[in-house]
Amino acid sequence: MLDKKYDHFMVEENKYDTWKNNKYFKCDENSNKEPFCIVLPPPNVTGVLHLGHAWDVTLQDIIIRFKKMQGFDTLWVPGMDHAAIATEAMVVKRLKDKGIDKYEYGREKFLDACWDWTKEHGEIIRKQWAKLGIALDYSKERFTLDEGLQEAVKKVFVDFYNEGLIYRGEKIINWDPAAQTALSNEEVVYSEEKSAFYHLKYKLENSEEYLDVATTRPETLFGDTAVAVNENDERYKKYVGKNVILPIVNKPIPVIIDEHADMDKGTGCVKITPAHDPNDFEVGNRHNLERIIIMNDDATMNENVPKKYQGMTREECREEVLKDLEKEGLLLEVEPLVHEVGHSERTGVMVEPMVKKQWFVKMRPLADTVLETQKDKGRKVNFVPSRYEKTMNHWMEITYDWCISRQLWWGHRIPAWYKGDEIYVGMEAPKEDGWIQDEDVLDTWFSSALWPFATLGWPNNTKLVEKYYPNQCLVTGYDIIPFWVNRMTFQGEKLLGERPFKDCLIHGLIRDKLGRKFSKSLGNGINPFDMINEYGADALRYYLATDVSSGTDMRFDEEKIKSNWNYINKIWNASRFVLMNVESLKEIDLSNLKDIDKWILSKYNKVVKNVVKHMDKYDFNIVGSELYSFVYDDFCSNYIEMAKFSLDDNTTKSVLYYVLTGILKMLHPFMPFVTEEIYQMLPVKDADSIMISSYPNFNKNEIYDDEETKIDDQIEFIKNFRNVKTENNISKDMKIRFEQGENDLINKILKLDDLITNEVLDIKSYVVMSKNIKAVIYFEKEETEEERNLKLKEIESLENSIQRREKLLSNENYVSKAPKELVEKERETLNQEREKLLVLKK
RNA sequence: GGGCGUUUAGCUCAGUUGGUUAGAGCACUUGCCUUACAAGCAAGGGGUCAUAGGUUCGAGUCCUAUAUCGCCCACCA
Repeated sequence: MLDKKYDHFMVEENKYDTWKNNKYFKCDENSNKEPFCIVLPPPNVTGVLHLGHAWDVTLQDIIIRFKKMQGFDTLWVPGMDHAAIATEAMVVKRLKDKGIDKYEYGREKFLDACWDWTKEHGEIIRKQWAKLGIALDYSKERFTLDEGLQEAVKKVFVDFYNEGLIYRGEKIINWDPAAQTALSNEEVVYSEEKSAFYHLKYKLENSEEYLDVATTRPETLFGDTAVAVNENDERYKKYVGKNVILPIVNKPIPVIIDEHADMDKGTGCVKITPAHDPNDFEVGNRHNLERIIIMNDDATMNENVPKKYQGMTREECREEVLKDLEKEGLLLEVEPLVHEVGHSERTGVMVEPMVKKQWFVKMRPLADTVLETQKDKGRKVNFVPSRYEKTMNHWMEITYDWCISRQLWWGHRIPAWYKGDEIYVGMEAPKEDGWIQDEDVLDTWFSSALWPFATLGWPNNTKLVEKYYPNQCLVTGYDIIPFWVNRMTFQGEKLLGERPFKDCLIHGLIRDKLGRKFSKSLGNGINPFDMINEYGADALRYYLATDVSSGTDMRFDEEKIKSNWNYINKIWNASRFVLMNVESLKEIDLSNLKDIDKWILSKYNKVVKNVVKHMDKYDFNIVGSELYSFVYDDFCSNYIEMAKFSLDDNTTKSVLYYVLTGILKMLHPFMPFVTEEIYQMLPVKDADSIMISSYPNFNKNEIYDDEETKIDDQIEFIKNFRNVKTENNISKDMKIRFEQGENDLINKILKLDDLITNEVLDIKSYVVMSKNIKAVIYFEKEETEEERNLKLKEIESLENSIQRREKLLSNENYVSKAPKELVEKERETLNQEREKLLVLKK
């Protein structure tokens, strides 16, 4: 017997271990069952899981559990990401707190510290997965830096290198002066900053004339090697080919023509700093300009600037340069300006564009393949919702070469060795002496891009790859599309000739109650495990899965989790009622169905049909509300209440059991713990665990439209009766006379048996009716003004409604074009309303 | 500058391919300790679906503008 109250602590205790120990999470790789594979987006080992993770994994768990119950061979591959730059930053800090410097510590010891960190946090994350109840196949767990991934990464690097898809080159890259590493474009976030447009006076050589050069970064003037103007700019035509004098350093630099100079922007002349600006870098290439790097790796000024400025930070240098320019009368104007400035996603410091020798992936051919396959319905990644397809396609259209080398230690070390000017790229170090391996590691996303197949054993063991690739589905947030989804897609296409996953389910971000992002600085973080303690994982999961439609952001609302707890408590108690009554049930007997049994079975089967349909479309919020109203309204409020009058009937018991079991199964993917708890109490079960039981199927033989309509009508009558009674303050001292449709069930539910009369009484009366049932309530009490007005109001609205309907039905266009059923329904309603009006007026 | 999305009840959100009187939870009002559940039950109030046009017999839903808030992308000096 279940307790009176749902206790999530008790319910969720030990279940996860039982499932795991019984190997329910494991895939069935040798079976002939149709495969259904999802790879978990590996969380960073930097920390603990947050609400966003909880959301992400809940969605996946729902899919996996649903598919498993439907008979698929499900595989959900867990794993974690070494998160090169993020983890390295954490470990550096941890060592620093102990007074240890990374470089003094040395590469090997540092990596050991990283592995320690990984083990520690990996353990925390696994415990959190267990709390959430997610059905991961731990026998397949991987790490983005484990041996297998290292093999895969090396192979891809070497093959791409040999094919010319990976190259080493001196290009301008985004430099993070805090982490002191190169970044990819995706790792740069732009934010608005108040700054200024400084107009500088670049005097022409041997002349009193000057050019007004506007810049936002005066401190980079030391790296200027030209001033560019547009070919069509009449203002400056005469200066082209002459020199201007670079302020402060007093060095002549040429005035050149370049398309980059926009006549309408600024003053039309732009200073060219090829080593510190991506555009200027291109200009420099076109005109063979010298690249003068003026900063050290920490973004302090280096030896290429006048002594006075050496060692200053970028910011200090700017101040100083401006002061000096002003002194010399070379600062013409300071125009306030708000513009977007790039910052490192990880460290938050301003990114410095710098010319550096780095490794790159040539993107064009890889991206083009994706654009090609995305045109083919049968071969493309199907995004849900579909609008996110554009996010990927657009990225593929505009992407340029991916800088993959990072000046870090924690990560996949680049398999390239140098000896003087020679480069060797290979799986193993060259045998001869004198080769030195590249110090750098790869962008962490380089390895995670291989996740959907490298986790399955690619490139060595291909048995699992054959069965589970492409994956059926991938679930992630829209913010990860550029970093990860896109890269998995081009790598999958390139390396295996096929999309990595058929569907890509996208969810949004979780925000706080006020719509703000969760952040440490705001201190508005919510720990999902606090929520689990408070309300249970089932309530949290149900909330996360059903609160918003896919692809949209969610505002966190604890009240909703609380109300989901109440919902679960309702399910708990409904189950309690059923279990109290079906204990003795040995055989399910659905042969002597009464009307109400047919009614609930019919409703139930329609729900099953809808639920399956929407589960397949990942429309979990629709499934949620479908089940919610079925459980609450149809099953609890109506069927159970009606069943109470025939509880000794074996058929009633059977139906109670049958429908409850189906409800539990459909709810199981959403709330695995409580449904398992109740399932285990059932007198008859089709499996040892609800997890491996079979999902309900739609049965068209259990659709009883006539009985359904009939009982629906009775329910409507009951509702109307209660309404009239409360609205009119009718006490128990009343009589009721049925004019049509008197019904035993109605009498019992409304407790009418002693009140029914056949007489027409000469006291105050009120009419209650539904489609096929009509009754008059008689009661003694003076009619108040208020009640009379109420009645008049009702008559009025009824008349309006009749008028509206009459108009509608006299519209020939409507009658001829609208579906016949609809028109028929309108006619029926109209008749009913007319009849009701008649009685009311009496 | 380009693209995408939001706008529906006091709050948070649903609303499939257009179908007539727009839903849920919470909050609110009223009445109930009815033996599955008072963290409950029953009944109810509350929305001219951002605005203006248009298509249609019929628009929250489709089209065109506008406004709003937000997101993404873009090398803009």
